[in-house]
Amino acid sequence: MATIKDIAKHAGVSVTTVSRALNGYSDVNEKTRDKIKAVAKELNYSPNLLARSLVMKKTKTIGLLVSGMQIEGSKDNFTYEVLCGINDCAGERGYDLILFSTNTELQQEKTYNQLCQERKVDGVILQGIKTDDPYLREVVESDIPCVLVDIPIESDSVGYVTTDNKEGAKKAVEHLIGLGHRQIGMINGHKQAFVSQERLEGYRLALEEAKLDFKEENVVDGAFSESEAQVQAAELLKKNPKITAIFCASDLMALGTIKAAAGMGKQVPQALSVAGFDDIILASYSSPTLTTIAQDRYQIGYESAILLIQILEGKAGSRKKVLNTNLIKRESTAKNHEA
Amino acid sequence: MATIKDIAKHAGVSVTTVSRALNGYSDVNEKTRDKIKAVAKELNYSPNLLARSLVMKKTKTIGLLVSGMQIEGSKDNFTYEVLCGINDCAGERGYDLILFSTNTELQQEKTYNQLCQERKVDGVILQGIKTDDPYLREVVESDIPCVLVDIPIESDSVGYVTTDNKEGAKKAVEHLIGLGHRQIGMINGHKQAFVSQERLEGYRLALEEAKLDFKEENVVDGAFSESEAQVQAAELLKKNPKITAIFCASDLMALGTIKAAAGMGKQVPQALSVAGFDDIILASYSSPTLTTIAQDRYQIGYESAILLIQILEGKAGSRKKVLNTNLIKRESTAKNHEA
DNA sequence: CTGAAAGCGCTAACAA
DNA sequence: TTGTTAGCGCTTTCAG
Repeated sequence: MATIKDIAKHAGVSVTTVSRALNGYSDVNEKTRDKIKAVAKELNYSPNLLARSLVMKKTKTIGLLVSGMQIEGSKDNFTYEVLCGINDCAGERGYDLILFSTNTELQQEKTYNQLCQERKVDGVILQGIKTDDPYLREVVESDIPCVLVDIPIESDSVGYVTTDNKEGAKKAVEHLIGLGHRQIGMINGHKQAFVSQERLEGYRLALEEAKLDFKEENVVDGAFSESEAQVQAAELLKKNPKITAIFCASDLMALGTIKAAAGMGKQVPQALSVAGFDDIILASYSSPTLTTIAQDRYQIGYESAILLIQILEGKAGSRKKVLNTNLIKRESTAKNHEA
Repeated sequence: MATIKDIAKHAGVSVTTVSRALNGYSDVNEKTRDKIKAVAKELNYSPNLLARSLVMKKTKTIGLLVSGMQIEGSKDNFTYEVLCGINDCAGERGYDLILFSTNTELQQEKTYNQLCQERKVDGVILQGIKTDDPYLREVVESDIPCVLVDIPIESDSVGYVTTDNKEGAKKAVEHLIGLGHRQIGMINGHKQAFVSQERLEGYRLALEEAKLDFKEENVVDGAFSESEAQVQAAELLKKNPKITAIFCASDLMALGTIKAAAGMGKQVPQALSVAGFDDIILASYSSPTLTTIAQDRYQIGYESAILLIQILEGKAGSRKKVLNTNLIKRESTAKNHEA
């Protein structure tokens, strides 16, 4: 609890000098600096960042606005892994993270701007937010530096990081086509997710390039949920029994789809090939293991933090970063024997 | 960016009045209060929490010191789920969370006290820390309110939340004994974990009560790691082929143990029963699915936050909270056919 | 190279 | 019921 005032007194100098000495200014006599440092250590001094921030108008903190910070996230771990990436990067660069959770009612009452202004965060990383979330408008209108995960908005103070979802989806579907599948269904997430639009586009593109018909009715939404996907997949397979392969916009939904297939007596991959997206942990432990499009969630977080800090420090080139995907072939996809 | 000064000017009152009006003090004329509130809204005012904290000496923030905030944690999700619990509780009670990460080199240089004092957190929750971690001594010596996850330390300002690990382990081993197993091995975590000591004790107790011999050589450490457990389990099974069941101090290690068994041509559960601890997501997706002791990690987090806030607000009764476990029977354990 | 003084935005005695 | 004043711990002109 020692303050620079205490140090000043003990060292027989003024607070100004203490401040300068401790902050490494050059215009301080080395002897006085040593003396001051010694006293500081002796008094077990640590600077009061609140006071400093108040005058400097910089807090060296990044706000984290996570919309999906719920226990359900435990299954795909998206939130956690992104958080790890952000945390590592921020730590390396001397920023601390402050967590805002938007899901509690209390905080629903506060606007995005209020949240940020009150805590005086230097910038914000937003994750798990839907395209129709009211916060999103605020982000655009406000001039608080912000990086969005998986939502493509760019401005002077706003950037984003995402995966190449279109390309990833395309790869997955091309893989299925390569296996001889011609009737390929898709379980998508939901309309409010940008990534869903992209993955749908990739699906469509792959079909198109292979001269296969894109059929509206072969695509259904599974809300990124295992159980909902199970329901939707069952229905889809019933309506269109010719489908021999399904591309799911998430691994969790792929798992649900496999369950649906099992429920109808269809073996995966013998009777139905299923490809997922994400490469979550479960993908390599489930049976069958999941063929999927891997996206590096940790990297998404890490790059988000890099980008935000660049914006904060005025040295950001591009305000967008798109990461690559990887096709991981496992057991859930196989040659189409009906072909 | 409006301040109370601005409001004061616009409303034709003093800053004191503004402060009191906005903070709901009773000694303010309702008319002036309304006027002030109107002006505040008009100017889009939000209070500067830094300034407030500086004078109030309360920040309404909880520091989170997590030692295992790495991507590896993704497999068991312990960290994430605890975090969710803390986050929810803190949010409900108007506290924000600030994340300190101890794993980066930069921050290694700072002591626990420095970290906390600089950011002026009201209290701290510590998780994933080992019993021989230097931070732990600091916690005890410092008088910053703190709640530890899974480390039993109590003092005026320190409390802890944990699972009844002894009882949990005992239940698991009793289950194995009930299935007719007599030679039961254990893969423990490591010596620096309090939970490991407790789980060992539970294992020992169960054997004792069943009048079975506790043999030192039947217990090995698997470092809470799947691969290390695999190695250790293989060795254990080789050294003592009479073992028909193994209790693992974590599900991840149980998974490793099952792999080890498979590598030796032993089927689980036919030739070897394996029980885990935690009930992670994987436990219900792996094949075979895992019999395990469930502990509620979200609840651990939630209770930690409750306890800390109670301590902060001076209304904590007990400074410890021990949660119950649940035996979940699945496929990895079965009757001992050699009996 | 060093110090005095002002001020960041807020709260809190103390008077009026 | 309201205003005056001081001060939280720090940085930063501006003088010396």
